[in-house]
Amino acid sequence: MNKYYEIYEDLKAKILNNEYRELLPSENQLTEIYGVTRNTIRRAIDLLASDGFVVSKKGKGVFVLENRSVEFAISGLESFREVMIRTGEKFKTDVAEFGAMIADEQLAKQSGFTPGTVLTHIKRVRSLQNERIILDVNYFVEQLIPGLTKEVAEQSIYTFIEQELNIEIGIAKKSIVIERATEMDYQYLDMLDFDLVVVVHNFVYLQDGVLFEYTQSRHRPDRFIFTDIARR
Amino acid sequence: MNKYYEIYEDLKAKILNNEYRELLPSENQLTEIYGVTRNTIRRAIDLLASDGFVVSKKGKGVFVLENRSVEFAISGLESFREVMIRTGEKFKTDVAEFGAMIADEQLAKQSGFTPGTVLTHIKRVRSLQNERIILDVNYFVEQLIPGLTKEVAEQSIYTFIEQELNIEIGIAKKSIVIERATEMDYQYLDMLDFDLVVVVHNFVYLQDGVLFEYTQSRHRPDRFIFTDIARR
DNA sequence: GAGTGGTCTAGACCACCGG
DNA sequence: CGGTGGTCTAGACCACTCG
Repeated sequence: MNKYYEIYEDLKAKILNNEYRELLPSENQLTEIYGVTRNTIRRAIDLLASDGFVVSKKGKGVFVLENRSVEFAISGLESFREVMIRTGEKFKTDVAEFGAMIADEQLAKQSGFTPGTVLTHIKRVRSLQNERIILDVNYFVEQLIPGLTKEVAEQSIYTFIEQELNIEIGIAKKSIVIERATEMDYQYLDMLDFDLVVVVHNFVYLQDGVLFEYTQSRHRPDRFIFTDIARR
Repeated sequence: MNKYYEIYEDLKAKILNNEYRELLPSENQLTEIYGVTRNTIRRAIDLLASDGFVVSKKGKGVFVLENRSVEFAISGLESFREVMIRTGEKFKTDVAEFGAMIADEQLAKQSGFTPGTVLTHIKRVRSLQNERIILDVNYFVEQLIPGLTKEVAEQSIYTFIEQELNIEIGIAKKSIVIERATEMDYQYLDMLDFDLVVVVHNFVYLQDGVLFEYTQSRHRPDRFIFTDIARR
């Protein structure tokens, strides 16, 4: 593994272990401790900072943040759905719909796909403790992600894409908005008395910059959480 | 200004101007174009990547993303409130409450402040086109942010902190959840027929790692949007 | 003035990609 | 194989902080 990543993990462990409290050792001291150059140390510290563990201040040092609450410590930016999928927390997935379709004008406008693109369209219901709380509506470009099956959709599509197809994901753009619940939401989710859903729009790009997935994650409002850490 | 930042802005302009489409020039070519080292070029490209403009692929090059929608292109991570404040878009701010208070057990638990901390407590209503759509509930540590007044709160508290007090902000942790509207929400916001609010919890730290602000931004659901770009 | 983090240079080796 | 981006080194100068 990379040196800077190993150092990052080591520093993170020491911080969580309260070995480093107020201040980290200076970058120069750390170069001696780990036997690497300052650049490598700085990359490790950058990772810590983007995780919200530390903040650097010119002329003073690298400060360890107080009150590192657990939820935030876990990761930089995740929706409830992603946390659940990552931790595999008693999550039940039902594939409600699976098939091919062609992007029409409206979907093209919403997703950014070119009209006429052949898509694999999937609807999946995520349940937690027998409550259906998230509806994932996926659109994958068939040409870019071939071989998708209902069986794959029941497991992890991303494992399939990355492990089986050996395709690497570039970046994902998200937007979060609140929408009135639709017929579809009432049909697939246990909405209780809610009439709104939290919709996370996901636009996912391959490493060569091509949009290959557009997904709506539709959450029941009470089971939604999204966390983030922003650096100045 | 920094070299890497200037190069970042230049490259961004060229991308938006369609001078670079599929691929950027290679990093080695860019070093010659700008007369800097590869490290500096790479820092500029890193910024472009975290803005969601490009994705790098080993052995191939730096790809420009297709479908760069406007909202995303503006910035990495912003809530509606922040966009409005940044653009100054016909935003009216009313200070509904202003005063000192002491953190009790419950607030301490929620915010992370030590119980007994003296706080400046502010409630502000943000209106757009005569609709009251956001309620900001602020708690600032009085000792760290002294001299706050109602007049400051009517303008920009952050301008005051950064310009007048010359204090630098470190990082901010946010979480977004949906809550039932409270009496307070109905009192201060034009809720129409909504009974839920989007609550953005903000924990803001100084550069020395000390928590100095806890704020709830309570949004009417239909006027909330949050965007983000995540790199793999 | 000594120590800190922020920027930048010049150069090296590597893994990956394509012809 | 040559070209690409990813990592890392060794060293320099700067702005900032604090005694």
